[in-house]
Amino acid sequence: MRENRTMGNAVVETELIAVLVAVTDGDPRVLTIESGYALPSGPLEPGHRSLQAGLRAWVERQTHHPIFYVEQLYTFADQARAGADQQAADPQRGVARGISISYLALSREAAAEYPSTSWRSWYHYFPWEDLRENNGLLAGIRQQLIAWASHEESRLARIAGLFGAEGGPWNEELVLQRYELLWEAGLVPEATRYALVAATPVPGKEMLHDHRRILATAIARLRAKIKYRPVVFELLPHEFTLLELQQTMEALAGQGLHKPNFRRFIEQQELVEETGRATSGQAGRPAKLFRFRPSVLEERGFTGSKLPLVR
Amino acid sequence: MRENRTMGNAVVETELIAVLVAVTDGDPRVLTIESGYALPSGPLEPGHRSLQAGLRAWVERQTHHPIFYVEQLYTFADQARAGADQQAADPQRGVARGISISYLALSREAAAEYPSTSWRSWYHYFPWEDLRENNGLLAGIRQQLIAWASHEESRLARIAGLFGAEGGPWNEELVLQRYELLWEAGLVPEATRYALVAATPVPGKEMLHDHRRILATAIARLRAKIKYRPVVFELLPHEFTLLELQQTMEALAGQGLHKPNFRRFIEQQELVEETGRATSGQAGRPAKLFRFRPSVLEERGFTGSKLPLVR
DNA sequence: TCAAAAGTGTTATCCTTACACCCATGT
DNA sequence: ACATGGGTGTAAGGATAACACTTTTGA
Repeated sequence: MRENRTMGNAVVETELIAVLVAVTDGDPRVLTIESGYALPSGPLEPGHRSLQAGLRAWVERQTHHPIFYVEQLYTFADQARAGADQQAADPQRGVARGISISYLALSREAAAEYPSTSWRSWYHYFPWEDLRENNGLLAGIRQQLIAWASHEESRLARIAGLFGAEGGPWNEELVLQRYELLWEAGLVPEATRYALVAATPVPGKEMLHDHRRILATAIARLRAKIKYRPVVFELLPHEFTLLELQQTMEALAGQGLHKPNFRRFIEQQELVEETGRATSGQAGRPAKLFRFRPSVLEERGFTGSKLPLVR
Repeated sequence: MRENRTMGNAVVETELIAVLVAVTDGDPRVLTIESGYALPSGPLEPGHRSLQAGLRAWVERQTHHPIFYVEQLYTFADQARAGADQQAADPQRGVARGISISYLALSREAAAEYPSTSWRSWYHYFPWEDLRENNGLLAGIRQQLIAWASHEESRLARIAGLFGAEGGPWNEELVLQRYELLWEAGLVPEATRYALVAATPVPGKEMLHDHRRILATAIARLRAKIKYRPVVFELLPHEFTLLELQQTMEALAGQGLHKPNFRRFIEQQELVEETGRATSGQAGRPAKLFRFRPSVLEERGFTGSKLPLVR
């Protein structure tokens, strides 16, 4: 393997692409360029000591505030992006011409913005992922999908599994799978080059190339991660109320949470501690302020073992 | 961001690197080259339609049997590999000269091997990760680490959290963190270029460059994944007994599992079904043979919700 | 006084864990 | 007979989910 390294290697450009997330007013937002049409991306430049350092460097240059958390999402070959396995193989297209390495970064919304950049709610791109208030959106999408399925059993099973029944179970982590199903059904405009796009695509803002797909990957990753790692706190101010914490989680999950049980959930994890202070001035009873206990990062491995070990 | 794309882009080589895992006789093995010193890696070549297709292509060319499961692990810049954040910044080294994209692949051990390649137990590289039989290995490592810590509280806390106390809790997923701690403590030979290596490194076979680090990443990922996705079955024959399933899981987790509870664990997940047949000829009562229920792949999203939803 | 939000209690149910025990086969 | 592995029962303890309810503030 290593022996034939010199045989026709691909020498390609490398691009770093960021999904920078903040939650403001119960809205999960991503930093975009080109009026919300694209995710910010920058090339790997000379002087970057590592990939992550390169990403941090130009995100901070751009937003003028530090990002607290960065995590690699996925690496694509340019050509393979956006549903490569579905498209017909075209041997003439040859090797990939570029590599894109995508990242999830967490921060808080910056006050100052460059004219070309803006924060957008991620539910502008994936309105069906927000179940917090029920409009008839999902019912309509289900209808369109069922029409596309045209009684094929396997398609109907996937629709049921991903988009649930009327009041049935909903797995909020399957963001990418749902997007891909809509793509396959020709219900998103991006599918235009490879599939027949329906006359009336599903609501939701289109993005450049596969940027919406990358965003879906980021949402899915974050929705999964908040359950077993204390990453929400990267999105919150130093002090916060339990309701603010809950609303941030709800914003990410796209679902309402049960308040009393949510508080016990947080309490039981021992992730936060009271600061001794409380809010005042707003409607209702003042809320105690909490802070994240940073010590938990060293204390525990944060993994529910789940396997029935011996002794 | 996109505007300055043309300014000094890095044009680099791209290498695909594979951790190909099989479990044989209760031993988790990885495919290696150069007498176990390196992981197989190949360049991204013209004609590869996607990164994953490229990886599959040359792994199958090499091993002559199909790989059933592939998953991307992580992408590194060559320069940033093996503890980049610890090493002193050297601005003269400039841009990364190569990108390595690592993958985890699951298969079963092939009968025929090329002379240069061999399957090795991953516990040759990480003997401290196998808790199935207790030799005094861990106690010795703890001693060496504590000596290195020289009463620094933060170091002692990390040691306790990662390597546990004598009979204390052990999180089998923290493979990478444990390796990195040993690296930082100079107890692995690979650290030689950046840190003082102790006179007596810890047991465990060294590898080329950061290959052992990539292997640690793969083990950690697999240990985490078997708990919530049905990937073990990629490592088993079509039909298997529950003990074989258990022993495969134990091999991966590096820990013994409680038999009666393990069976209920499997049963409760409804992942397998009886084939109606049974083993015979070996010691003890014949065991029923089971097969994986492939339908579960579409049925469920496989994510324990964990969040206290409303309604 | 009322609305709004904070916060507590209680129960049924399920899952996890640990322990004990019986079953079927080969030697 | 007994060793070996297969397989079942059950009870304690903890986590979850759904319910109702009290408390404290601003308007």
